[in-house]
Amino acid sequence: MKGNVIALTELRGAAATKDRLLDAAEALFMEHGFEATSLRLITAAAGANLAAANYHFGSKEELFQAVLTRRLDPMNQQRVELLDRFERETAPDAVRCERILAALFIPALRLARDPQRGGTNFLRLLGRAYADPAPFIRRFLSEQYAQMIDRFKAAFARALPHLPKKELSWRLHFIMGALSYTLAGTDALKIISELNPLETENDEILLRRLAPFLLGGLNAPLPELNDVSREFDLDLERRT
Amino acid sequence: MKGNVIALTELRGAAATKDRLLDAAEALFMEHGFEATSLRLITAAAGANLAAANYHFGSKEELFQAVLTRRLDPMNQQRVELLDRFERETAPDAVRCERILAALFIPALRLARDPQRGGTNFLRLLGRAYADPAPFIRRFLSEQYAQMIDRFKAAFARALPHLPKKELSWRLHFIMGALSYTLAGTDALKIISELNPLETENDEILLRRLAPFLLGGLNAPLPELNDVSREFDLDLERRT
DNA sequence: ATAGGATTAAAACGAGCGTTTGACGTTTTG
DNA sequence: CAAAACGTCAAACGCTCGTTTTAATCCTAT
Repeated sequence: MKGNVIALTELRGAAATKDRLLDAAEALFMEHGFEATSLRLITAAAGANLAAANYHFGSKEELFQAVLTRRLDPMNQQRVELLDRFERETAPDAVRCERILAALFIPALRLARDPQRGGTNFLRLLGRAYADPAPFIRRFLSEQYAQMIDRFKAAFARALPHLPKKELSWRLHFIMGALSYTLAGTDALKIISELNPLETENDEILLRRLAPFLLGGLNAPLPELNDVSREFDLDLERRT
Repeated sequence: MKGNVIALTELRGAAATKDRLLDAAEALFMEHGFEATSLRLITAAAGANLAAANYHFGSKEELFQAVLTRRLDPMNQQRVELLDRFERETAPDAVRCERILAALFIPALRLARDPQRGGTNFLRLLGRAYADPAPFIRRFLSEQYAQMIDRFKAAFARALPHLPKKELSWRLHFIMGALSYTLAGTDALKIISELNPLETENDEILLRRLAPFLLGGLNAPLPELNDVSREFDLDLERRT
């Protein structure tokens, strides 16, 4: 009973402008970044009053975190759930790398496919947030991702038992780099190259291109760290 | 003769503060990003007057571009020169992927090794600039990288003749993503994981870890784009 | 019907921003 | 040695920012 009343009130009124603020903020933060996006721009785009942003969220930083949390929380939860199911299905064997990567990608794909829930915009925003220097963003992201990453790192460790822990950590780092960079879609190089016409390629095809690439990287032979790799030092010496 | 006079005057006077401004700007832009770094902060750190920045560089944007150009121009030129030499040495055969990657990495490594010339700081700044949404940054980077990337793309195309052009473009995109993300060192995930103690790992070892990973990705089998890859769709359907 | 909390609206706050100006030494030049 | 150019400096301009305040308005619950 009371639940219905609240639900109704939320549709027009309180939560309506709150959601409009989140939507507008999501789009604008993506386009201009955190610093360069003003609350005045956001509230105007949302058709709300300037004070509404601070009223509903307390501060600009909290608004930004709310924008991220709204999509990130469910997505990361889905990732872990998916990995859990894979592990249940293949137990007691280790889940193969392909499937671990799939558990990482599918929830992102699902989000990209759903324009109602932010769609591609949010993934771009997320990719951008990864590279933002603001301390509160860094802190927030690390908190949000901590448990998920640890779960996946453990899964990869079982799938690649020969790989040293340190090396695995780095390769996971590379994976997240390529993933966020790709999802962010900020590649300045893309603009000029003949890659341009494929702007229309959707994120699904994109992730399917990325998956084999990362898989190849994961299974790559170990680097020779003590012994100098020939390709490198040779040329550092006999430089012109 | 005249060259000496200029060199002397540059040490104390005009170019002295100009260089101090560039150094201070480089460090501060890296730490806080473009938007969040004020000219007042930069000029104060450089021990110069506020107006000096606009006097020497015209605007904040031009100062930023000057910071990038100072290191980026020579680095990219070295990359192309190195690739040229490799091609001369192995002609008429195609240069192997390992060496093409080396031509890409070595100049970055050289820069990271030279603390006098910006060292790691600049690479971090560069990685951060890659993800910056500001249009003038994007335009600037694409102009700076255009020819270099095209040269390397052609080299990779010769080394990997079986790879479709489109696929190669994307894999190059992934490579630049992992590279810039790694050099930027902004990984929020690193903060909490047990990866932490290796903060001390220098960029050289880091790039040597990255190289085999990317090589594995480059040589990965082609993705199945028409035919749905089993791992993916299976789970999109039977979602809970 | 109405009291009271929730939400909006409009205005103002102080601070910080990039940029410009004009005066003042200093150096270079003819 | 005068003149022109260069570099530095303090001050100010106009603007936008995030946030706060004050009052008016709407909605729900008694």
